[in-house]
Amino acid sequence: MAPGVSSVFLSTTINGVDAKGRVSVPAGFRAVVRNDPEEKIFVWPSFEGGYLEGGGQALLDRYLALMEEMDPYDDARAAFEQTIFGDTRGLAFDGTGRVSLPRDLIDHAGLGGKAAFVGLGARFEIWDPDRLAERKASARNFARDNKKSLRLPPRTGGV
Amino acid sequence: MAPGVSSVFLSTTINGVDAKGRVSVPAGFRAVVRNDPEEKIFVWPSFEGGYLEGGGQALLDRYLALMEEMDPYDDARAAFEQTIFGDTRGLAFDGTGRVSLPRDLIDHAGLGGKAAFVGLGARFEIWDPDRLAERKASARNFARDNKKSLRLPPRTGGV
DNA sequence: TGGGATAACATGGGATCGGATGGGAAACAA
DNA sequence: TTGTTTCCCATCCGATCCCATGTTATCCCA
Repeated sequence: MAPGVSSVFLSTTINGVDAKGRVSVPAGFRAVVRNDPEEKIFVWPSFEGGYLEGGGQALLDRYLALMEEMDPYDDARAAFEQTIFGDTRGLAFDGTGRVSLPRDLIDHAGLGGKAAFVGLGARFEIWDPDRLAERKASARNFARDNKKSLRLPPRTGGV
Repeated sequence: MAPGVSSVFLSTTINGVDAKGRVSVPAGFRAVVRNDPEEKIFVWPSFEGGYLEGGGQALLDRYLALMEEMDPYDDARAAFEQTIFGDTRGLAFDGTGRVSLPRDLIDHAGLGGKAAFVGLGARFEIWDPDRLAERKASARNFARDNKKSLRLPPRTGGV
């Protein structure tokens, strides 16, 4: 496979979360981590809001490398380690490509029956569909209010 | 070793400490040290606060190498050696994956019935759940206020 | 180009396995 | 002995595995 063709998380998919907390990971997302040493995704609660962040082994390694570069007794390092690694779960797929989300992650994201997987390249986010719609709306407004600074070409339908 | 191939401690797990001082080490943590020459974890009281720090053979080796690099007559070296290695215990698992924590370690961490194992990549910490909650809150705030210093390239190398 | 066959994906429920925990017996130290 | 630690067994509960079903996308051929 050509490098970079399906090696990134793309597009948004909404799947159901059942009573056991199980949710199908979009097939395209599974393909991204298919050849990882451990075929699983790593997920943690965002410290910026009520949603989850995740990625594959590659993303985790990048965070680990980032931490190694910081001073061992830097307060920032300790805070990030605690906040990110301390709450990160490695989730393996069952035979049909599902993972089961721990209850605390479901609660943090406010997931009620549905989960939206949002591909963002090297990583992805998991949202409650309603919350995602809100964020999208405000992001759109922000973009409109700031389009001059964003240098958007006129008349594109875009994103 | 490649950075972070499964061999990292992740996420937070709270297990019970019984009257004998026994506590189940989270299965995921046991898996990390499964192939160590000695299948045990090494734990010592943190000199930064009322909690414990620990890791596997790999972590211990790294600290040893670090010490070797320091000047033999450096006061700091002596202090670190004394503080870390002097109080480090190697704890072996019983048949069901438990270790029994010595009384002085329990006291240092203020453990009362419960112990929170916090995975931080190459190492882990053991906290009393109440103390952990306090620190987690402040770490989270710190992380949010300083996220800019966590330089995260938004994309993978290739693409 | 329409339509049926086929495969891939998503989902639901029951069975099974492994991890966490409690208690007691045996080995050990003081 | 007496108190302490280690080992072993029994149980509980949640996570994982497996099989069955529904649904959608894709392919192939008339």
